Amino acid sequence: MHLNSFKKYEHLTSKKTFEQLFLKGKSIAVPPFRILWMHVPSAIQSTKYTPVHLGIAVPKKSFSKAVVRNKLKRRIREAYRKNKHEVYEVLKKRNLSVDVLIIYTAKQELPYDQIEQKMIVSLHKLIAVIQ
RNA sequence: AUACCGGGACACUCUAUCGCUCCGAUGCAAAUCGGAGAGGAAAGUCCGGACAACAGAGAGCAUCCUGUCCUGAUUUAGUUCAGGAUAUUCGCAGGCAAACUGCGAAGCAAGAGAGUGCCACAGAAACCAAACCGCCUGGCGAAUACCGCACAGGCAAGGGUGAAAUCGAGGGGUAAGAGCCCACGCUUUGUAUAAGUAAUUGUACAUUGAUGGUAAACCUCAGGAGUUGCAAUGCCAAAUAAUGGAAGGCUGCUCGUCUCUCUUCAAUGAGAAAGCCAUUGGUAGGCAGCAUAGAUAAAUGAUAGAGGCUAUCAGGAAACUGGUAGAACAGAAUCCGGCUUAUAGGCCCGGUAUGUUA
RNA sequence: CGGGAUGUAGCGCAGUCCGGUAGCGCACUCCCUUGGGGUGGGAGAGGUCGCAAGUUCAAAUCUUGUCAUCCCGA
Repeated sequence: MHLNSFKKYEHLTSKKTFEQLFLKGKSIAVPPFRILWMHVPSAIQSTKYTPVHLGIAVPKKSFSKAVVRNKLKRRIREAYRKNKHEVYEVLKKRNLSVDVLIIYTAKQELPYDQIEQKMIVSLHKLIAVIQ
C-alpha cells in the first residue's frame, strides 16, 4: 500500500455514519477546521482493514459558489494525503480505527500552504486525543 | 491613431514527480499495465422535445400560452431561432401648418364596425351629446350700431382646460359661422387594374371625414397545450409474526388523477381526491433507468521547471536584458435544442467621440 | 434535481387584486410641559417602492427580463 494515496475505500460514504458523527462524535477545534471523530469497532484480521475513514465538508453558507467549495475540498484532501502516515502508524500499533469528519469553518478562502500547516497541527492534536 | 460602446470566434502551452474516477487485460489478493476523463456558458431554470408513470381510444368545458408575410435551419417537433420584406413608431430637417413630405433609426402580442368596464385632476363637455368666456340676429328697458337683460333663437371660428376636444391650412360664402362649397394635401371603405410567392404597395373611379384611447382590462377571432416529473419508474436486499410503503377509524365519495362517450377488467371487486379523529415503529442501501466524462458526501488535483502574454520597476540611444506581480467568468449529475445572464486578455467586424495628415 | 414565496423610510409592516394622493407603528430632529430627565402634547424631516426594458396620457401597482434573500420536497 502506498503511503501517500487516498483511495475511495478510505472515504466516508454512508449517510448514516455522517449522522452518527454529528450526534455522538467528539470535536476538536483548530481554526480554520473543526474535527469530529469517533471510535469504530476494529477489524484488523480482515483484508479490508483501514485505520481511518475521512469525510470533508465545506458549508454552502460560507461559500455559495461550487467552484470555491470544490477547490477547498481538493486542497484539504491533498494536505491530508501527504500527512496521514503518522496517524496510520499510531492506529495500527494499537489496533484501532476511527471515523473522522473535517469541517472547514473559516469564511475566507485560504491558500494551500496555510491549509497544510494547519492540517499538520490538527492531526498531531488528534493523535494526542486518541492516545 | 487613441478612447469608449456593441457583436463574434478563442478561452495560455509543454515536460517531470506524487495522486483521483471509470473501463479493459493480467493476478488468489495487494497491485501492475493500457485507454478515457469538465464548458461556452456545464449557471439561471425562462421555453420546447426525447424518455417514464397515470388501463386503452376519442370528444369537450375550464385554465394557460401564442398572434404580419416569405424563405431557411434542427434529433425534422414547435406558435422556437436566423435572414429578408412590409404595416407602424420614434428622431432630425423642410414647411404657416397638418392625419404633410424627405432622410435616418427601431421594427411587431391579431381585433377598439360584437358587447361590457375604465379614462384621476383640470375643463362647459371625456364619447354622446354638449356650450364657460365668446360671436351674431331678434325682443325688451327712455334705447333706429355703442350700455344692460334669470328674454327667444342661430353658431362652433377664436380663448381657456387637458395626454386626448370630430382633418390641416388657403380662398369663397354668411347676420355670425361651419367640408357648407372649391383647389391642394391627407384619410375611411369598396371596385377595377399594375407590381410582388405573400403580407402589402402604386394608379384610376366612386365613397367617407374616422368607428377618441385602453385588449401587457374583461373579451372576440385563429391556432396550440391531458397531468406529473429521473427525488419519474422497475427490480433486489434489509426490516417484520406477517402485509404495506406509511398503516387505522369515521364522514363523504368515485369508477381516469376535471367532465362525457366507448372498450377491457371487476361486484365477496378496484380506486384513492377532500375533511375530521387518533397512532407514530422499522428500513431509507444497491442495481437498472445512465450515456465512447460520469459519480452518489459526489473524480478531473498539488508541486516544480521551461516557453509565450499583460502590468510595473531597473539598465540601455534603440533592439532588448533582468527582477517582481498577474491571468477572467466559472465545475457536469437523465439527455438534447433554443433563450437569458456572467466573462481577464489579445484578435476580427461595426458604431460614436477626439486629434493628425491628405 | 424539482417546486414556491418575498424585496416599499433606520427597523417591522399596509397599499399591488380593480393603474392617477406613498401611508401606519417604533426610532430620529425641533418646540412646549418639568428645577432636570422620563412620560405626555404639538410640529417636522426622512422614499425616484431591489434593478432594467416595455405597455399606457400616467406604473409601487400591468407585462417581460434580471439580481438578491428565504422556505419546501427523498
